[in-house]
Amino acid sequence: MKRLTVKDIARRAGVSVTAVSFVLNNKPGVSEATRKKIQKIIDETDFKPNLNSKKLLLKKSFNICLIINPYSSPFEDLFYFEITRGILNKSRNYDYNIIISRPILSNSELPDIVYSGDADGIIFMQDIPPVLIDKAVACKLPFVIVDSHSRNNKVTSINPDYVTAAFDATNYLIENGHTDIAVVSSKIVPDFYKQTLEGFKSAMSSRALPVKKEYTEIFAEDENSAYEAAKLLFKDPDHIPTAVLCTVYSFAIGVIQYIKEMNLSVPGDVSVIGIDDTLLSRYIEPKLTTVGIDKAGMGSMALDMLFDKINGGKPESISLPMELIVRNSVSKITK
Amino acid sequence: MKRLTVKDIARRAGVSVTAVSFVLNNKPGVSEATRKKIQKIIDETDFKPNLNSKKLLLKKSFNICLIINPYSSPFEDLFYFEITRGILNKSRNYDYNIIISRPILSNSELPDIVYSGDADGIIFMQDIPPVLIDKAVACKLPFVIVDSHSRNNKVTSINPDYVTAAFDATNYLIENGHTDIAVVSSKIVPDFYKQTLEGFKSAMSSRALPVKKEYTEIFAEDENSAYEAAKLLFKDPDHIPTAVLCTVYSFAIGVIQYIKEMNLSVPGDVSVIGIDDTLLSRYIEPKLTTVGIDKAGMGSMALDMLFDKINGGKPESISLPMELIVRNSVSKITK
DNA sequence: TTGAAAGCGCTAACAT
DNA sequence: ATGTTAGCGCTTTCAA
Repeated sequence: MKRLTVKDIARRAGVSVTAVSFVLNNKPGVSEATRKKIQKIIDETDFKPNLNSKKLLLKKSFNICLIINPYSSPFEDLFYFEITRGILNKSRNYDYNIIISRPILSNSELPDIVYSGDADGIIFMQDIPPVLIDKAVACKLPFVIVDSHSRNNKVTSINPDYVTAAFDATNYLIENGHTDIAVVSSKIVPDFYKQTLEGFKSAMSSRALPVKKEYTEIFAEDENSAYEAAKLLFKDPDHIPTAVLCTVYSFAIGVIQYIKEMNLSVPGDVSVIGIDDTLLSRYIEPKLTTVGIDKAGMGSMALDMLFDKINGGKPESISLPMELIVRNSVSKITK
Repeated sequence: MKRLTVKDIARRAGVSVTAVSFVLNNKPGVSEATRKKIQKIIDETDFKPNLNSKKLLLKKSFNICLIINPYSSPFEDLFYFEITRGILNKSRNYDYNIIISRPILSNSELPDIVYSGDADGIIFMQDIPPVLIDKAVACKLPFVIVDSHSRNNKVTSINPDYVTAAFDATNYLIENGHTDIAVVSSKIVPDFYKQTLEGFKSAMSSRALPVKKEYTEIFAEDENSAYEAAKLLFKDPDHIPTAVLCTVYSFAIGVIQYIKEMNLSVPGDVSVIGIDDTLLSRYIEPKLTTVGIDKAGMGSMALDMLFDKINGGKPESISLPMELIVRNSVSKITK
């Protein structure tokens, strides 16, 4: 049995294809009687028009492409996982498919899908090299960058306020009596490093606390390297910080694990605070105190902003506040 | 600047569109000289043919649709999350997009995408109602069911061996001296309930151990309801099981949490073993001993089987073994 | 080896 | 209000 086409429906209803098309797309131009007649045939035959022909004619793919790098894959990092969940949920509001690209590795080429007319818009996860932004601009595809770190009014982006986040986290530590605070941070995205360090330093200096260089140059890329970094940080048992600020949630997990393996207690002996929050933060022991953001909301917002741009809206770069989530990994020092 | 078409390339190269098409698709029928000439233009202009026209002509969408229900959403349940990761990774081998459908709720209708010619194949996650299988068969779309529970040689499916999994889990408990074993299980998928219970019972009876009814009729749907179920199970402090078999990893998490809140220790006072393994199992405290399966491998396999079916292969229903993963939630009883 | 032309199924401009 | 038809950009058949 061949698939039905508008022609078949038109023939069966004894009308023209135009009429059928109008009915399918709820457009005026057909009498109520014909509309009913056509609708009846459509219902009876359970006819669904072929999307590809529509796509070809309208030069639209009804696809949105999620472009990720290995660090921002929703299937590797739970932070982006939750953003993607928000995007996917929101996509019900639009008749578009969300296509998750294979992670880009080259840093100089966008995936083929954007060139072959198979995407109407792009959502970039995390910062991407300027070269790629230029390419996206060049092929005239609307895009938005979610979890971007550099505000730039020429592109549409959503930027969590990591400066304030680091400030708030540090401040919370200080309020709890901590002054010896180490920072485990990431240099993968330079702007992110700059922002979190800025927040940390300004919180410290607002209380006239010194910033020790050996406590601000500890770097990690993921849970494992954070664990290794903790080894170095806690090398000398007579000289350990009372608190650690981890600029990524997974760093906190690695650091906590190492502290526990040293038979020290979190937060009894050392307090740990994170930036970013994922479902893991609630499952580890102790539950992680951190500064979080509504990730699903960010994803949802990204899609709205993208469609605004698709519909001719101006680029806008917005900053989103993060909020302190107090759980059990920080304790008060009284001395 | 308008997008280039094969016509443009043909004109620039001074050849026919046929020749261009042959070059694009690496087909014979053009002389080496013309091929070179055309390739040069293609490279210079960075030409990528429009996919939609190809799709329309070939009646292929180059899309694979992942059909999920609310319980099997990769963005809600980490078990399916890891399967999806495997599917996505494997999809690099094929030039197809993976489209995650909105979760189906109706149980009587497949998503529009399968009817509008926008998918060449379907991967169903978890069991689906027979009505939907019939619909999928009716629209002649190849499909595979991953994490299916009912083997059926007329459809292609991947079935983890939950009977043996439950048997092995129970057996491990028994080997560690446990005889008073409660089961927290799920009735959402009836076959799954039947299989896990069968495995449990046969392990018990193979050691001539009695199966208590009040220990096999404890049901949950997720972490929270498992937590609630644990409340009931541990109501009478003088009469608690020494071990709990949780047929879903998330049940184990809820049960462990409740036990800990009662100030009992896992596994000191009560041992807990799970079926299924996700990344959470390694982050909770104690780390969960469970029976796991290579989920990404299952996803990867599903895609291969789907393409086999797309290419005319016969349906095949395969069973996959699960393996005991010993971590820290079960202790030996010596009395 | 090369090129002309048909046609995939739809929408919309245009004619009636 | 209704029908006719061009055409989206490609692949492939057929003829030269």
